[in-house]
Amino acid sequence: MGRTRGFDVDQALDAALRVFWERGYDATSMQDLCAAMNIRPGSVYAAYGAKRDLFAAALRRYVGSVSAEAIARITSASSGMRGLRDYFAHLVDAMVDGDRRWGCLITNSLVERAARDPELAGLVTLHLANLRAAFAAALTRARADGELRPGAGPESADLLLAVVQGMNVLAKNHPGRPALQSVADAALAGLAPDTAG
Amino acid sequence: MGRTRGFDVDQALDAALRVFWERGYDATSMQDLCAAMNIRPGSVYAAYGAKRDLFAAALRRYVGSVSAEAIARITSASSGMRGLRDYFAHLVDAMVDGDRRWGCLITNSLVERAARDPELAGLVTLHLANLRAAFAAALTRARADGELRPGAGPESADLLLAVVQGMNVLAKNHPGRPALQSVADAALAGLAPDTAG
DNA sequence: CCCATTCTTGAATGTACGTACAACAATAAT
DNA sequence: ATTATTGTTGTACGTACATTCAAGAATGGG
Repeated sequence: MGRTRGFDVDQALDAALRVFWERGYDATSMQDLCAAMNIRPGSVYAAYGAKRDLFAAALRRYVGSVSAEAIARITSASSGMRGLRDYFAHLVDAMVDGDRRWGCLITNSLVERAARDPELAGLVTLHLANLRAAFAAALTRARADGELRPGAGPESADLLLAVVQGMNVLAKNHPGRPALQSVADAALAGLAPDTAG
Repeated sequence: MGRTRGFDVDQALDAALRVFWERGYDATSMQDLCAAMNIRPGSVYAAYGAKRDLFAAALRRYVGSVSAEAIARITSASSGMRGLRDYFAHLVDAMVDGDRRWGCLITNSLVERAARDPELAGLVTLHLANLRAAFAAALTRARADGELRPGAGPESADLLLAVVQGMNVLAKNHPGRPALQSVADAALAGLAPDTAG
């Protein structure tokens, strides 16, 4: 019994996620959040707790949806190299046109807050490990299929992880598609065997 | 005439730079800055202007010293590839032991503030262009000396730029030397020709 | 139709912050 | 020595913020 909730918890969380993603944690006020979620402070505190908890929830949701979907692209491809190409292609598109114009919420959180919030740091570390593992698996498949140059292998997952984080940073400066494409192309070209000529 | 300044402006700016570097802009209060600089608010405003101006001055100083010194390592080496190796080696060291445990002030600023502060964005863009140019020059030298694989060249500067930004992000998570070394090694290995065997 | 329960709202509260300022101190040219 | 000028200090001010809360509004079981 009791009054039923007048808003959808996940939908409102998505709205909050959006604002945090675009503006960062500190620059987002409770007013901004209330406006975006279309509810009043009391409802926010009742449903999610304090601002920091709302942020943690948003980050968890990001990891579980936006980020998981991106990782799935790597895994579900028909070959190791194709998975990596798909992943980076969509990354570049999203950075030029779509959601990732403001970078990646995980990257932003790591730089802005994770150093002083162990729980967030844990979430970020977990996600990075997942992404790294997906890269490593794709590289292992690629190696088995002879798609890699001799020097490349699962160890290159660390490099790809860094490249993605770097692209997330550069995206915030809106460098345009060519620069981002150039990064992705060079990263993948460094894994493939030398082409003749 | 008039009273002479009781503190060294550059020295105090260095102290402020340190705090901004470690904690970021928003998380650093005027109190923190005064404590680190060992002067009172009035002196800060008289010498540097408002908090944002102090931050801009600190960022300029960072670009002119810390960052310029790092870039010089690339240029002053005896060969293109050696310059790149030196640069990355020092980067890894500083991320494990030294100044860069908290990442790079430029990277941090880009993620945390540059999107909403055109002046800072300009500074960041300028620095990124400088670093990119240094990479490109080193790669050109390396190509002339036959140190590169066929697919690599000055265009790979974009990749190296992203890798460095990515390392700056990952450093904030304190991943330990092996992970960082692995990134640097793989980035450079992707440029060199396939080794026999 | 009640009433215990849960949700919503809008305003209130306390606090921490960036900035301004008035009083005092030091300087050096006269 | 005087004085105009500049630097320093501690405090005070206004504001913006996260959070709390009392009052009102829905809900559904009895």
